[in-house]
Parts: sequence; C-alpha cells; structure tokens
Amino acid sequence: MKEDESNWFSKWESQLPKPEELIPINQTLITPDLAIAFDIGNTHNPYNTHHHHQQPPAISTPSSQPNSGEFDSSELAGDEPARTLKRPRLVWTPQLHKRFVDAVAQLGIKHAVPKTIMQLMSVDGLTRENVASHLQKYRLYLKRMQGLSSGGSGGGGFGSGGDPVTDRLFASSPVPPHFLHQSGHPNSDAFLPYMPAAVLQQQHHQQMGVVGHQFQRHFGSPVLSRQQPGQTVHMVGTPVRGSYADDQQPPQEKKALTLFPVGDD
DNA sequence: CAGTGAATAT
DNA sequence: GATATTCACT
Repeated sequence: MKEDESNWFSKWESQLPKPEELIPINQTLITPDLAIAFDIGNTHNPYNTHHHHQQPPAISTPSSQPNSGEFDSSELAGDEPARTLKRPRLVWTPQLHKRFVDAVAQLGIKHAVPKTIMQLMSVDGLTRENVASHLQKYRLYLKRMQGLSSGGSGGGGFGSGGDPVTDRLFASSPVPPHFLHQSGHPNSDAFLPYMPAAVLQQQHHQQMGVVGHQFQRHFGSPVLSRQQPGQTVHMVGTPVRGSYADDQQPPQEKKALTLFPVGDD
C-alpha cells in the first residue's frame, strides 16, 4: 500500500549523497587512453564552447613551402594528432583556405585534384576527403562568380542586384584570377577585386543592430558579445557603412523609367 | 580515385 | 542555420 511506497522512498532519498559529496568524476573515471580515444579532455576545454569539440589540424609549417602570405597558426598549434581516430569536423579557416587556394593555383586547375592538392598543402591531419569536399564547394563558388560577373552594374557596385557572395570563406581569400573559367590564360589576370571581407554583408535580415555572428567566426573579432536591448552598436573600426541607408539599389539605374506608373513590387 | 548531388551531422 | 562530411552513383 501507500505506506510501503513512502517508506522505501524515504529510505532511498536519505541515502542520496549530499551535493558536497558529489565529486567530479568525469575525469577520474576516464583513463587517458579512453580520453584520447574519444577525443575528450578536460571538461573545460577551450574549444568546448558548449557541445562539440574540434581539434584544428595542426598546421605544421612546411619548411619547403614558401608561404606567399602570412600565416597565423597561433591557436592552430595543435597537440597530439588524433591518430587513427575519427577526426573532428575540420574547420576551414581563412588561412587554411588560403593554403588551399595557393596549392590549387600552383598546381594549375588541371592537376588540381584532391590528392595532389592535399599533398601540396602539406597540412597535417588533412585528409583527402577534406580537400575533395572543399574543392567542390570552391569550384561551385568560382562558377557562380563567373556567372554574375559580366556586365552587371560592375564598377565597384557590389551587393546590388546580385547576391552578395554567398560563401564568406571563399570571398575572404585572394583568389587567383586565372581561376575564373579557362585554364590557359596566364596573362589575363588583370583585376579581381578582393573584398576586404568586412564589406560583405547580408542584405536581407533586418535584424536590428545585430551584426551577423559570422564575422566572429572568421575574424575572431568579438564585435558583439552581448548587447543590451536598446543599445546601439556600430562596427569597430570598420568604416564600411553602406551608402544606401535601406535601399539596396544604387542610384544608378534610375534612368528613364517614367514610362509606366510603377505599381509596386 | 575523381566528380556530383543529396543527405546527414555538428 | 551555415558548413563540413558522408554516401551513392557516375
């Protein structure tokens, strides 16, 4: 009956350890081997923002690779190679991507296949799959670039009619000109406006003063950590304030359109 | 093995 | 929700 229940319950309850007695067992129960095997370390892992871990592939500065650009492998200085274990999701940092682009550039679009690229990059921990996957996206990116790069409202007019570079990562890296269509034109490299990244903003998303958190991702600049409601925030030291307040249309196509009463779109 | 597109995972 | 990875084909 009832009394039985309450009885065992109280018993059980009274036997519960007090908070003070609850000691952290997370680590002590995990042997070093296990820890490595599961890629878990301390509970307060710097990378453990909340629920996923990642071990940036240690970019071992290849002594035989003339870095055309600067290379900040500060935090990337990894530790133990994850051995034969399932590696964490690789994050393509701009630097990493740069290397990638570099490799592809040097190989030439023709020989730029995952395997070769990977070798040339000589990034420790990078797998062929990683490169293959990335290469694909990169190709798609290039393709799209060509698509909307002709004629348009050119003249430095970005983010107008077209779509403001969908891939931030790619956009943030100097792309060898000759990549754009055609593989044999070592001389047609005339331009290729490299956007200071900061300019790349999304047009949609009218979220109040909140700047895309994507920035944080690639530039590690905590532009906005926490913003109190009502507080206005402008970008730090980034004078990239668009010209057009809310309108996404540069005063340029405004030619002769007095022909018809433009209803409204 | 390389290339794609779709699905899936983080 | 963006991205990276995996999968099934080609």
